[in-house]
Amino acid sequence: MKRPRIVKDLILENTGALTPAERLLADALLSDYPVAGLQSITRLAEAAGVSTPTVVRLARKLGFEGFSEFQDTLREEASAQFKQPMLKRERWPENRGDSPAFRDFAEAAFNNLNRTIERLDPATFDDIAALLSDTARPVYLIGGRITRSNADYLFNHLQIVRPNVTLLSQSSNVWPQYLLDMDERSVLVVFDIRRYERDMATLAALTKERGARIVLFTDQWGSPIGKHADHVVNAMVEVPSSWDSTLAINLIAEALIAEVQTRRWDEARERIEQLEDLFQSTRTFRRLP
Amino acid sequence: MKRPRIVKDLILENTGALTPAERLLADALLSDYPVAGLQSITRLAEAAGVSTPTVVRLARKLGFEGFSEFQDTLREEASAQFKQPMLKRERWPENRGDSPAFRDFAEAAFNNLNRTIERLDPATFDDIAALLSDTARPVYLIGGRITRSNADYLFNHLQIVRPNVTLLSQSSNVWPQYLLDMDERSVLVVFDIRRYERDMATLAALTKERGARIVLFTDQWGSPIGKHADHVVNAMVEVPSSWDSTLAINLIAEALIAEVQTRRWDEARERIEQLEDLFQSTRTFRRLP
DNA sequence: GGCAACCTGTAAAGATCGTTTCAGAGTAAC
DNA sequence: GTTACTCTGAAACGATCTTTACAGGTTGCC
Repeated sequence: MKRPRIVKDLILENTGALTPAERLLADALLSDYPVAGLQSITRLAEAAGVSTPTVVRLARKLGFEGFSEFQDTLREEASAQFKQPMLKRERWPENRGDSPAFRDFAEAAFNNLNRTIERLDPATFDDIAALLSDTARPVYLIGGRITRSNADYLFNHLQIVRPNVTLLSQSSNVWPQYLLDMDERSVLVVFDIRRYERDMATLAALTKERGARIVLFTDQWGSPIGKHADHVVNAMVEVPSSWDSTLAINLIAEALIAEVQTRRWDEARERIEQLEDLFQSTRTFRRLP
Repeated sequence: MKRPRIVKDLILENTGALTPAERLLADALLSDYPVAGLQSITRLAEAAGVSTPTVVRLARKLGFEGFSEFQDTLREEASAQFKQPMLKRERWPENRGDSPAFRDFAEAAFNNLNRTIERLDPATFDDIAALLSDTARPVYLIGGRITRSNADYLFNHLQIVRPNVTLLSQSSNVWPQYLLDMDERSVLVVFDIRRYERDMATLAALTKERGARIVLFTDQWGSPIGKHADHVVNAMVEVPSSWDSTLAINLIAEALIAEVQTRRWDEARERIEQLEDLFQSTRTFRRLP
């Protein structure tokens, strides 16, 4: 397997052509590679026991413009090393006519999902699953202009798995009516990504005052609702588009649905069976494949 | 096994206490951790889109004397990481308390996305994008019981990018009214995954009779509507859950939105700007981060 | 609607850095 | 012993960086 040629190789290949002081420096670099090279030139020189011009000279000898360029290269290498995702996009098949735009979009989406999972605290996921599994707690959901579909998706599935789930209307003027019913047992699930919506922040504040728990799905920067929320899920949303991607939010939502269903399996199965019967009688649906 | 507390944890723990600009910065740091923090403060600030004092302030907020000390800590961490053998840096870090169920779910979801992209013919994607970009063609969208959120999502974005987009109501008894307006220029986008819905099949047949184009988003097995559809996207939907995952459908939908927007960029931008102004006048939204 | 508190960037100061210059030390050849 | 050459670091330089001070802008509260 081919490893990309990195600065380390450059140094090793040129050991023969190095002067004594340069070798001291090369040794210092390799013994704490690549981080040693990411300090200031002064500190690196001191650590290696040489002078700063020696450092510049070595950088030049390796083919760089100066120490700065040498360091930039090192930094890029380090960055690439750290960026190994846990779940990978498979290799793109050769000779596919995919537009580069599509590829970029897919890559970005995979990245977002990875980083979202990475950033998600397992305890947070557990806590949210526990809240949503507790049927003694009525659940209310609300989404914003863009995220209303996400709210709807979670609502749609939660409603099948458990009772007492309500999707709040889009129009804020009817929210007070829902607020009336919320108390410290209630759970409000809010979806709010950038272009954070004032109305929802107000709703969250009022909900909190009534003692309800708040679960927030937001972007990497975080909606101001975070101040009131008990549990926050930060999803990465940036893609090469004018719009944000809510794919990562959906992933977590779907995983939550699966988890909640598992936790209350017996009750859920009964509900689902009843639902099956109801659909059966309406003949609206075709048989399962 | 406990992982030593590192700066990353410090940032994550304090996200709640961060100001908007600081969050931008935190995101930049986390998105290329830890190497992003090893640049000069100027470059880091630029990359994050904030000013240098903001960087200093964040470093202080995290408990460091200043940026330099912050960076030194980061460098030590990076050095320690690199000194560990490669094998130790596992994909799914052992120390994460994720439930195995969550891990399985995530892996299945990634698999679905990979296989969906693999199976998607680039020409199909192109054709659909072309259809949706053509404003001479009115677009109608309809989703099923589960996929209605996906239809809504696509509708929501398409409506911003172009005129003449309609989301059909859930209740089939009003569909005939929409049918009246459909002709050979029209495009019907149908979302139908298993437990394929009879009513939608009927709707698709009737639509086809009127000469309209039909785009179908379905699962790996294929809805019977495929018979009438001009373009079919097969998304993999199986996950370890009683429910199907529509994540792959969403990925393609999002990519389509981006593509359509690119194709009619000039017109789309104008629409978006107008929309911005409209939102500006209602003070419902907060400033962009 | 007005006031206080907070947030954030501009600009300037002072520190550090990267680079260059230059002179001295070392070495090999004759 | 002299000469020519290479190697090396001290010192000085502008450039860049980190930090600080300050002021404009926004938000939240009464």
